[in-house]
Amino acid sequence: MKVKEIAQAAGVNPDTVRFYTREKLLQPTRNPYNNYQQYDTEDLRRLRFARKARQLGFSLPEIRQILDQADDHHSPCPMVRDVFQHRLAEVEREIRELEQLRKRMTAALAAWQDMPDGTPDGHTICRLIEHWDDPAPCCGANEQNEG
Amino acid sequence: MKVKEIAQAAGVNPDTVRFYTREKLLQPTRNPYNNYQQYDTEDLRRLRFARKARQLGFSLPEIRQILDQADDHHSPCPMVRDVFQHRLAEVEREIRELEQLRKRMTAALAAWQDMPDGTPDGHTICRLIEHWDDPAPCCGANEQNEG
DNA sequence: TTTGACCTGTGAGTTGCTCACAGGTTTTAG
DNA sequence: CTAAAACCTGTGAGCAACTCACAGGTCAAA
Repeated sequence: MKVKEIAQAAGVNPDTVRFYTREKLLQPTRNPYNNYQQYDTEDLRRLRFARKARQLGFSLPEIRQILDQADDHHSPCPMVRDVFQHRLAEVEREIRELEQLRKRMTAALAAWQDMPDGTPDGHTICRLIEHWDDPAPCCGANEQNEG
Repeated sequence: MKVKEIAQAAGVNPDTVRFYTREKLLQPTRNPYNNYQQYDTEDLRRLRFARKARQLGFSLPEIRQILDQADDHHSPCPMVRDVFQHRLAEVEREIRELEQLRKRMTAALAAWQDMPDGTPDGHTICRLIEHWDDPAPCCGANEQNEG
């Protein structure tokens, strides 16, 4: 398969295929006659795997690690499970934060509903946002330049 | 106020202050004696506003727009409300997607629970992920290189 | 044979910071 | 007074995961 073909087969942008190849997630051979990249069905599997894993929130380095382990005939199970659990926790945190956010936003929107558009003293919304109280970072972390 | 001072007052990294200054979100004056940036309380207000707006998901260009409108004594209300509503819809979409994701992940994790770690035939997790069915993109969009 | 679609690699743009660097200034300690 | 530390300045690069642009090579159909 050539770039465009494998890209279509996996439903991704050809540039993504090239990118993954650069990043060593895919290791196609070369057509010696024209120097084109040659992908096989194993590459297609890897590509599809990579895309699904991305949808699950795995990073490219993580995916490469999993793929490499599988190549070495090690079962990537424990590692994947680990990463997976981490990722699940993250997803749940994100959900909680977004829920908070949604609550605040709908509340604000409701407050604005009662106001005319071109309030004479202007700045009304700005004040609303200004006096938005902080989302109270759950662990005290992440405030200031903690990094 | 100097960079570090306003940064501390707003609880952000001094580099963020410099960055916002570069991006014209803040427009400090200069101390003619040493060429240092001089921020006043209005800048602090703007900085705090910007941070809160960021927490709400506004982009820097959006924030700059709001701030500039307020500077021109236009009420940014209608625009903000618009952006805000957009953002709220986005947040809600993100929540829905993450909820989906969470459901899938917990299901997968439960399935894995029943499996030993070093399954002899390896690749088990990979297969699990490989056969993960697509999250069925709600509008048919965003699949392939829809640019 | 010409056109047009594909291929190649590389470099840059995206977002919102954060860090690094090199050099100037101010403060503090001795 | 001087030396060192801590700050300031602007600019350029790095992060993640692509995406796009560019210049030149290759190939299939008309």
